[in-house]
Formats: sequence, structure tokens, C-alpha cells
Amino acid sequence: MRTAPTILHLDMDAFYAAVEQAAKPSLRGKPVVVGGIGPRGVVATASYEARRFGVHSAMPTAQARRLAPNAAYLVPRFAVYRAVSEQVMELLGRLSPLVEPLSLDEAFVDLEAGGAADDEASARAVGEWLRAEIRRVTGVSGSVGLAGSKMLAKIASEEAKPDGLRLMAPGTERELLAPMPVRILPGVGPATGDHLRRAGMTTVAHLAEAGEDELVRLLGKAHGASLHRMAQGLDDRPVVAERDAKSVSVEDTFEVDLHDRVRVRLEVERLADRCVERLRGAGRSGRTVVLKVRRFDFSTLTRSETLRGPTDDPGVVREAAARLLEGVDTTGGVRLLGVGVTGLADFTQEDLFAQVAARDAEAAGASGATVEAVAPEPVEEPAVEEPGERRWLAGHDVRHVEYGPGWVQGSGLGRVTVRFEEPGSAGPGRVRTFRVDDPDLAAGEPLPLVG
DNA sequence: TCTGGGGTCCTAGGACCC
DNA sequence: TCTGGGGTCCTAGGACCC
Repeated sequence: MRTAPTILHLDMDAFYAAVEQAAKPSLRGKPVVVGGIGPRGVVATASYEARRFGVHSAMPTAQARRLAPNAAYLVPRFAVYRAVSEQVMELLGRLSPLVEPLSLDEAFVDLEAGGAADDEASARAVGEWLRAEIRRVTGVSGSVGLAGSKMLAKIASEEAKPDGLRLMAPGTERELLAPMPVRILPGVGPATGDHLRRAGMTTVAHLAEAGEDELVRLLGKAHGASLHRMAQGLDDRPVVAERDAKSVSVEDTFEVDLHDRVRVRLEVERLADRCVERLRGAGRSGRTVVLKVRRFDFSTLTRSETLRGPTDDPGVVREAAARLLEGVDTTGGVRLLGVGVTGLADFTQEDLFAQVAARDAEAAGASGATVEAVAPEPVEEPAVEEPGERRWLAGHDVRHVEYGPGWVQGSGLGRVTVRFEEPGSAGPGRVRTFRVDDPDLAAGEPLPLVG
């Protein structure tokens, strides 16, 4: 806890949807929903215009379509969001070496560590500077919370939304917090909220008044104790820059449940390969392989196996995942499969030695061991596209030989509808429809949002 | 209405070791 | 022969976050 509000929390406003509106002039001021557009898709971000219809994050897209049938439904373009995010993080880096990103659109900054601010006035000035710079550089807006702790800075940015700044003066936090619902505290989700409500506690004041013993009895040691402190506005967690990832995983929900055991096994192996690709991309290796299966009835289970040494070998991960699958009953159908690796190590010389040692130990007579050879093996080539199949995903960039850059508004029945406009266009661009195999139409590169 | 994908942290029981 | 306590690792599941 600090006596000056020098912890900053930045939260971009309806980030994915806002980036799409900046990229596509015809969507500005209109309801936009970014997320999965398949039968089992969910909403990632809804623009504020779409929220007025009741659409929100994590809602099934099918339900969103009923609430806001005229909204634009777009598939996420993570490469674009990542690029904008990097611009934002670069601005944060100018304020302090202590920047802690929480996701593409959120971060904490320790202004004191950077010497950027040491009191209320300087913190507010930095916050306003940042908001103006973000808008100037990226073309989208963010909200800023300033307080003496992470928890309060985050609550402040939430209250500042959209496109605002809120500062919580140290010393006032207990009174500000007291009447708020328990759900605003970090770590209080649906389950804990219900738990507390059944115990008669609905506001932060109720938690602050409850004894720590009671909360620990209700919620467990760690959770109870931390909530007891948070409810009193006490939070000492430091801003921590660049934390190493502890796990890497990939998962797929299938549009239709899988019943064929052979197909299930094939998908598990594909997922294992994708997982290893990401692992290798990050220059890491891992020791525990995790298989995740969600069945037709949404019941979810995980099975894991720890190897004798860290690996980034696709064959090893694939076979471990396949072994784990052997022990899972998939009768009735499989909705989702996932493969992950945890127990990550940096892929260094030491790990190589450890692997060799483990292998030697095994060769020397250990019986029933399961670690495979670690000889590098090429990553299997990605699944082949159906011949002649071209996928035009809603929201993706295209380029037409004659009409120039545009984006896919929709496709189906052998046709694709394109709106020809770019971020700098004065107003909504023209719409044209083509055959999906029109040779003049090609996938395009995203264009910068700000000229 | 019918529930994504990528993560983090915590708990609890059993194995194993000292 | 029986009994103990603590620490660490592994596995599985659950809650939460964006």
C-alpha cells in the first residue's frame, strides 16, 4: 500500500471490437461482435453499441444473434490486436521499467519505479498523457485507474470506463469499497459470490466485518485470508514485469461431437503437434503432458503424465497424449480435446544433459520406463487444406485487383460479399459480391489503423 | 441460451522419503 | 513390532481471469 496513487491500471475499451471499428469505417457507431461465429462460438468482445442490446463477453454467439440480429459478427484477427497491443505496451514502457501485462488489452504500471509520478497531481497528469498518446498512436481508446495498490487501480479503471480516468486517493479506499458488491473484488467469481451470499455476505463491508477465521472456514486458507485483506483495502502485491509462462496448451471444440475413436486419436495427435510447435516457438521444453477431454454432456476431465525429463519432441508428446487417451471413456461423444505441457524449463544445455542422463539411466536397466528417445524429429506438416477450398472469414482483409483493399462482410452459397474501405476512408465503402473462386480476389494484409 | 481458448493459482489425497 | 510427523512430488479437479 502506498500513500500516493502511483500504481496505474490500463484497460483498453472493448478492445477487439474497437480495433475492428477503427479498421472498418462502416462499423463505427454500429453494434459489433467479435468472437466465434460457428454453432458453438462465444462472444469475445462486444462493442458498446452491441452491449446496449444485452450482448456481452462469454455469451454464446447464437444468443447474441437473437439479441442483436443486425450487429456485425466478426472472427477475431489476433495478429492485428497483437500489433496494436505492442504499440500500447511500448507507450507504457516509456513510463516505467515495471510493466505487467495481464492480456493484450490490460496492464499494470508502477509509476513510482519509473520516476514518472510521486503524488496525486503527477500521477493524474501521466494518466491523461497516456490516454491521449494511446488514442493518437493507435486510434482506439483506453481507460486508466490510479491508486495505491493493484486491486484499487483495477477497480478504478473499471469505474472509469469507457474512455475515462479515475483516481482513488489513498486513505479513502475503505469507505469507497464498503458498499460495493463482493463480486468487484479480484478472485470473487460466480461460485465464491454464491457461497458468500448464502452466508449472508453481499457487500465488501460484510467481508471486512467478518473475521478472518470465518472467511477461511468458508473459502479455504489462501482464498479466505486474501479476501479478508482485500475487503479492507489492503493489497501489497508488487507490479512484476515479464513472468515466464508455466504452461502451454492448445484445445479445439468441434462443431459436431466426435464419436469415431480413430478420429479422436488423430485429433489428439494433431493437437500435440500444434502444442509442441508453440512450445518450441517459445524456446521451452516441458516435463508433464496433459490431455483434456470435454464430453458430449460438458463433463470435463484431465489426465496427465510426467516424463523423466523435459522434452520438446513432438513424437514424445504425441505418444504420451495418445497413452493418456487410452484411459478415457469417450462413449457418447467428444465435444472438445486439448493437449498441454506444463513443468516448463528453458531449453538449455542443462536440460539436454538431463535428458541424456535420464535416457542413459533407463538404458542401464530401469524397467517399465516410458521415456522415448529424444532425437529431434521434424514437426509433422500441418493438416492439408481441402483442395480448392478457400475460406472467406467474416472480418478478414482481402484485396481485389480492380477495387483494392476491403474486408469480408459475409460468405455462403458460393458467394462472398466484400466491403471496399480502409481505416483512412472518409465514410462507409462500397459493397460488392463475388463468386468465392473469383481469381481477382485474394486474401489481404491488415492495414495500419492510423495513417 | 447452451456454454471458446489461453492461462494462473489453490486444494486434497496418496506415494515416497527421511 | 508398531507408530509419528514433515516435506516433496504427482495427479485430478475446481475456481477464476481476460
